[in-house]
Amino acid sequence: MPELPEVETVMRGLMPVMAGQKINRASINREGLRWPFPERFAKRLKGARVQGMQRRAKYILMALDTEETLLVHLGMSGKVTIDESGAQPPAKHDHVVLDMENGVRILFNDPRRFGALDLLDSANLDSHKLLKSLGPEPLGNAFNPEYFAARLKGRKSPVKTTLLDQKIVAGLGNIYVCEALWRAGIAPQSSSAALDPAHISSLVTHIRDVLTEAIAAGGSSLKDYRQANGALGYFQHSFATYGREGAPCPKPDCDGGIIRIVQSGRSSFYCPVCQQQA
DNA sequence: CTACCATCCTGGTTGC
DNA sequence: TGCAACCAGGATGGTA
Repeated sequence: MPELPEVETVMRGLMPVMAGQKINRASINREGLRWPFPERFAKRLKGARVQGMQRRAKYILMALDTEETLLVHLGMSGKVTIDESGAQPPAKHDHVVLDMENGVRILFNDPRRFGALDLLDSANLDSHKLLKSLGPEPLGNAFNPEYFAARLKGRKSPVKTTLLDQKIVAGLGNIYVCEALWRAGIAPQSSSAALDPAHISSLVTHIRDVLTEAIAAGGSSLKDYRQANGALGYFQHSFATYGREGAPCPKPDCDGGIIRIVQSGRSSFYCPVCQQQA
């Protein structure tokens, strides 16, 4: 579920209730998720104060006053719940529970367990295995047409696949790649190397725009995704292609319909009429 | 370096 | 209504 806009939204929800607060108690209800939790996980969290937090790609990084940083990755099915009452009993798949000094309880839930929690050395965040190979942030200045063109050059795989590669640009997932390609009018199976400069700068612009709009909407709620405060995101109502197989293309004056194809085992939704093959 | 594929899991939906 | 098959927002790690 969570791509960059959803992770950003969850982080923004956690910030006001966690920043500046000490972790009074950490309950670890299983050994790990995607990977085992770090050694003495609960002990290292207990008593630590959350100094601040930032998002990198699809990761939330919470800086603690112990020179360690708590990394949170929601994977496919991860959710975070803020319980203001502080007494909500952990439910099924609530694997980690943090009780903050302000009385708020934070519950990390992840049925499929593709998510991850880890503790990193705050002085060497970039050397962590999950962070060291990440490409630039799509909303930052380092992701620009020049950089993107250089990374597309000589790449034989389809542009859809390239955009999902976190080493090229970090934070996009299946949904927002489909949406950005539709906005840019580029077919997902276009060869990466075949994109011309106009395609490339259009794609950069539309990637930025769709992510920015989705963040403003609180992310997209598919299945039961919610913001950390329990509110539903509403960007899913703005999807042009994702999950809309058989529906008319929403582009004005386009008489095409959205179709679904499979690329590298993932669904791609697009309009074969207005999205040109480069 | 690039490309391809299996894999980690649960749960919701679809189809017989 | 039961049950099996299939599908899902991610990303690693192995192999070629």
